[in-house]
Amino acid sequence: MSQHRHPGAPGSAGAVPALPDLPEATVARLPEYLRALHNLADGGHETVSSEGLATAAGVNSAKLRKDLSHLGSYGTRGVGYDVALLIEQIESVLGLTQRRAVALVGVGNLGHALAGYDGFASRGFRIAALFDADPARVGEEINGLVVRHVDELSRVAAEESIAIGVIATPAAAAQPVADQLVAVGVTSILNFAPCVLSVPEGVDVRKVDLAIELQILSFHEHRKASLTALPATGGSALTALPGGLAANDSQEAIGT
Amino acid sequence: MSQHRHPGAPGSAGAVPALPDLPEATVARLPEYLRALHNLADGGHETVSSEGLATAAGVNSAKLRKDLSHLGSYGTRGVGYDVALLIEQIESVLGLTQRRAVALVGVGNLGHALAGYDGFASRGFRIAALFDADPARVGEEINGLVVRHVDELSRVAAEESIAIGVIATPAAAAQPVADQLVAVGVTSILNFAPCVLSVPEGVDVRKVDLAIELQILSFHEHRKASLTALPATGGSALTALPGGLAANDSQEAIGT
DNA sequence: AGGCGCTTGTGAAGGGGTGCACAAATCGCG
DNA sequence: CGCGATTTGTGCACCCCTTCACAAGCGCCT
Ligand SMILES: NC(=O)c1ccc[n+]([C@@H]2O[C@H](COP(=O)([O-])OP(=O)(O)OC[C@H]3O[C@@H](n4cnc5c(N)ncnc54)[C@H](O)[C@@H]3O)[C@@H](O)[C@H]2O)c1
Ligand SMILES: NC(=O)c1ccc[n+]([C@@H]2O[C@H](COP(=O)([O-])OP(=O)(O)OC[C@H]3O[C@@H](n4cnc5c(N)ncnc54)[C@H](O)[C@@H]3O)[C@@H](O)[C@H]2O)c1
Repeated sequence: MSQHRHPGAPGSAGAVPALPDLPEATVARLPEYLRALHNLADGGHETVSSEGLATAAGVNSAKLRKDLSHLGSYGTRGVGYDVALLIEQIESVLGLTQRRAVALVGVGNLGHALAGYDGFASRGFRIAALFDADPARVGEEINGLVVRHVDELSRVAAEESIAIGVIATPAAAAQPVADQLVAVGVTSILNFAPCVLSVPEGVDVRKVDLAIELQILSFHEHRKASLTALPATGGSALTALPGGLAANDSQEAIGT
Repeated sequence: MSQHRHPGAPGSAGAVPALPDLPEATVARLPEYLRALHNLADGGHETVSSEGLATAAGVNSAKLRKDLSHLGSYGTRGVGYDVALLIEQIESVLGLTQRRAVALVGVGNLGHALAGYDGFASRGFRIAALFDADPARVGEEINGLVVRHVDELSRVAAEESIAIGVIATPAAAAQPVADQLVAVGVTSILNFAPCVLSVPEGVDVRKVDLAIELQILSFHEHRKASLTALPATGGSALTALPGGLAANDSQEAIGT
């Protein structure tokens, strides 16, 4: 299906690293599967069916099977997937076999919470350094890490081989900080500031904007209110659906 | 996302605001446009071209025009869009003309940061109440709001007409909290806990999971590293045997 | 050994989103 | 008053994703 790769040389050749080249949508779901799998493993399950895992991850089972098939997963027909093996596979694909070092820039209100978040550590990452521009903040110790001045970013980034930068500064400072991160070789950035970052090609940016999430919810809230206020013209008023409490579809994450 | 609703009204008839029934992808971008527009307005701009606004919002200009056309927006050919008018339109569509009340449940590490976040207030929302289950936390005052016990949720929700619930509790508590929110009539939930919530139809859930964002970045980081490490088909015939050294992490070889 | 039930993996259909390219509309200016 | 420059709005083709439905594969039981 997904053979877009131009083969460099026809004939035999082969032997290309053959990275799976997964669809973005699949990549975005793999972490969710991984979390569900860890839960299952903790619960003592050794295998799980696509149906079971799909439910735990909040997705459609066909979608899950297709996602897993993309990474050449090893399931057993009639049985399901080996939980431990699948965890290993997904972690490998996501590049979580190595514990990547994360630098957090902006240790303010939000930055403090992030610095103390154990979800970082428990899911494959290591907060390697904290930075802030405020001299009053520099030197402060959080969770065993000392806040350093951003001017030290270059030196520390090299020492710690920072792989991912997290920006938790005010919006006005986000672009300069991003530039500094890029300058020291960071090619992945998670941005909490409500602004668009401009980065060179090859650098990935993901954004988390709380206000946007709320505004999207607001839209649906608004729409729901309008619909109930003005009942749907046609016949079917509130069509009582069977199974009133069915779990809804997957809850969307953020991102593109 | 939840299911579609009945299509728009058949005959015209009603002089209703004509609910646009926007594509989800468009809805997700409108807040970004809104933010960019506010920046432009603060900068003194009165009009803006689709190209200019698209750049500010980090999207393609054709996409932006199509998005705006969906909400029947009023642009002027040869000129552009009236910034103030467009702000008004988008805010109206998103239901931001009223300041929605938000309840935050779980005032821990992250909850504290959220409670103090002014991006809430400045973008159309009002934190109306804080809740926690820990008696030690109840009574604490944050930003002029007193933390209450979750048992009071029912009463307070009615008083403040809570529209949106934000969950910032540990994952184990998220589902019960969601159930409580739904029970008191909340139909929009923003979930920061890393778990899937099951809610009745008609309730919208959006999820923010920091670890997932990092893991997605990790994937791309991993892929980029593999690509640069093994440049595309060097030309010389060193890699002869397929799968010669597949012992390492890369589990390629997805069979067709 | 063979049949049976269960589950995976996937072909194919359908829907939605994206971006190009262009006609239509508007303004400013000669 | 008309013309050209500019910019919107959108038809269309393409691509990705989702979902259904089912054949193939696997283990188990008889
Ligand atoms: N607080 C939240 O819950 C929340 C939620 C979502 C998004 N955000 C966004 O996250 C960002 C941070 O929010 P906050 O509430 O922590 O703000 P804050 O003001 O409390 O913290 C910002 C920190 O960044 C530091 N800083 C400023 N310029 C810097 C620079 N050039 N280099 C390094 N550090 C610099 C400041 O010294 C400060 O410590 C903002 O953009 C905000 O909009 C916050
Ligand atoms: N801290 C972060 O930066 C961060 C980032 C992303 C996601 N998260 C997630 O957000 C959630 C909260 O993280 P945290 O670091 O603030 O944890 P925390 O332990 O500091 O805070 C959790 C709070 O929830 C309260 N709580 C527990 N059960 C409750 C219940 N049933 N009803 C009401 N309140 C209850 C606790 O008393 C506590 O105050 C977690 O699920 C975490 O995984 C945190």
